[in-house]
Amino acid sequence: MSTTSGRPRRATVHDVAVVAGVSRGTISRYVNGDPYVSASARHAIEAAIAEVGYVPNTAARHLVMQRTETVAFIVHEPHSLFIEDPNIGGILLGANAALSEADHQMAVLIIDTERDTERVAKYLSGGSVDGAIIVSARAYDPVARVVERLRLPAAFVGHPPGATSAAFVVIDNRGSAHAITERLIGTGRRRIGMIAAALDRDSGSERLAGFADALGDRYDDNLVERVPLYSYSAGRDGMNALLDRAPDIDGVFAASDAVAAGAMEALRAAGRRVPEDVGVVGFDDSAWARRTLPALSTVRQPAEGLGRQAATLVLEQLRGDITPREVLLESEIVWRESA
Amino acid sequence: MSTTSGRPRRATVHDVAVVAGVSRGTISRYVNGDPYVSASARHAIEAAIAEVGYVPNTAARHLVMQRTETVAFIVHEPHSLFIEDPNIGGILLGANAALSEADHQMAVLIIDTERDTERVAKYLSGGSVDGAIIVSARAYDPVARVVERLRLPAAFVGHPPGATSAAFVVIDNRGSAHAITERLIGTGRRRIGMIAAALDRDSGSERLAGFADALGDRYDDNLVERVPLYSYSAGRDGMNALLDRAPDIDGVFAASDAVAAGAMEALRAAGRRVPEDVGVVGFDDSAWARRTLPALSTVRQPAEGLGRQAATLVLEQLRGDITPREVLLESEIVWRESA
DNA sequence: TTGTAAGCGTTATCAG
DNA sequence: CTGATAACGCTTACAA
Repeated sequence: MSTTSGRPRRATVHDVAVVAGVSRGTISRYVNGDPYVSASARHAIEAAIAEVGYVPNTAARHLVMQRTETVAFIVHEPHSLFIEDPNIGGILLGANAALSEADHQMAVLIIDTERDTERVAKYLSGGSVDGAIIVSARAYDPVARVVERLRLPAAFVGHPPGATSAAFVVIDNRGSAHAITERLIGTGRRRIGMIAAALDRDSGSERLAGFADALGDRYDDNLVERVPLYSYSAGRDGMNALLDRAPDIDGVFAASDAVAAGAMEALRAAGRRVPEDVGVVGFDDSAWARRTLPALSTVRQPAEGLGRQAATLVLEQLRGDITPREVLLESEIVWRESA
Repeated sequence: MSTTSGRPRRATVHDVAVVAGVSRGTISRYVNGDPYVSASARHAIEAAIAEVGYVPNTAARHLVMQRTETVAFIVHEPHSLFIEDPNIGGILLGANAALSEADHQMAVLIIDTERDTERVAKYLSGGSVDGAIIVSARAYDPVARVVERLRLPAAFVGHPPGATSAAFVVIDNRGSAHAITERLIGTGRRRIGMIAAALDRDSGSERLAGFADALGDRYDDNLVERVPLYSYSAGRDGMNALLDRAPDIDGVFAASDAVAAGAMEALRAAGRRVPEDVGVVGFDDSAWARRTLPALSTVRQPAEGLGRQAATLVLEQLRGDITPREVLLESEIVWRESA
């Protein structure tokens, strides 16, 4: 008499229990793989579950278990980067794969506005997730602080902000810088310089160290220009400074692809051809690398690996394992036409 | 005496009630913005909440309210597309923005393997979300079916598979095809053809219709080559066929960027210059569009708008509003060098 | 091996 | 305006 549409009521353990003719406790034990369930009960329950279409209610489960089997994936990136940087998609996919294999959910939280920050902080505090993967947190990121206050098992992709004891996964900046500089040397360049950026960050100083490692005795500090940011304009300015100081320069390692793009612009303005007169290499394999003409030889981040590792780190903490605080991932060189 | 570390126990309404000296019911009313809370109670509660650091437990809330204020964002795309297609990131961001404004969470569910399909179906059935946004579902997508069986308020980005009554948001394929063809005409081409693809899909037939609309009397069916797929090779073959039939062709509207890229390859092989001899335009503004040489003039999907609209559609259904079943979004033309 | 019953932390109804 | 108290659907001792 009373059916308008409306959503179908979900079957509960109780319904299954009635149909199967056993108690709710037994249903629960069956569902959770408890070995102490007789074969006969098992059969009855299986049939009943199929009949009523039972699926355990997540909220009830979370409430009583105090666990959600969900890990947050928090991205705090400017809008444009999220869309354009292929790395972020790869990290996401890698993390999803690892979590999925461990039967965990991934809750992607995008922080795009002030309002989002607050909402996410509340979400985390509300116990909706067991752990968190944090991509590119800002210094003094409020979200990172919430994670720390909650003692939420977490792993950062990239260096965590401040002096947390949090686990993190990073690429081997020094080793990769060393490797790409070596390849640049291999092209026969004799006067190789570097536009070093962001030396106040680990990534920046390590890339410079790797450059120096590769050059060894031939390292000439006069061929290193230090700029503040990983930016296009810093690259342009840096290259101009280098060109002033050492007009015979024939190879440049730029600390990032954006810097490299700026440097190439300066070289073009100065009438130097790339790669004929000057070889240029970058770092990151970001969208910049494909936009330059010629396309940039650069260091590709193992994006999926970073995501996978970060997820693994969180899962291990959840399991109570002792986990490394820091994981270094080797990255790959993509050789295109700029050197 | 007893403190090893371990996670701090979360404060509950009960704790707040004790500190504030009122009942749990009153706390709950305050937290949920019920107006029937005296000023004195309010003050006491505010202080108590701050003191004990209370944040409502999400699971308990969900359980009793039978709502989660969470909307799933389901992506079912091949791996590579997820990373490379800038549209998907935009849709995600747009949906997040709309949901965030309505104080809802977005749970991003990526389906990458068989296992994922199952996990996601379970997740949805478990009542973890109030609604779903589905991007690019497959025909007979099991997830789409679960959504339908659950009568979960949903919105598709793109045409929903099968004959569901689900709401969806699409771009105006016909109008956009009309517009870009018109611009191609505007460049002075006299013999304009089309490589029409996927005519068994709405998007395919509508793009052809838009092309015909723009040409009006000048439409010549002999200049239309029909190919099965939106693919590079179909584009190459289609162009070759067109070149055979009408060697004097000087303009081509390809049904997608991939098709356009294939067509350009065929033109190059035939010794025709683009855009000097033949103008080419595509559709989608996918990664292909920037890879061709010269870069492709094409139709850009309003990605963020699609995501925002889809989210809005779901939120409206949640609110019980009567919602449109279909939303058409106008898209934008990106004029580059290929025509 | 199974049933019973006590919570998990909220919200909501209903008297006061 | 406020306090009890009964759900919400599940897991988990504890008894049997």
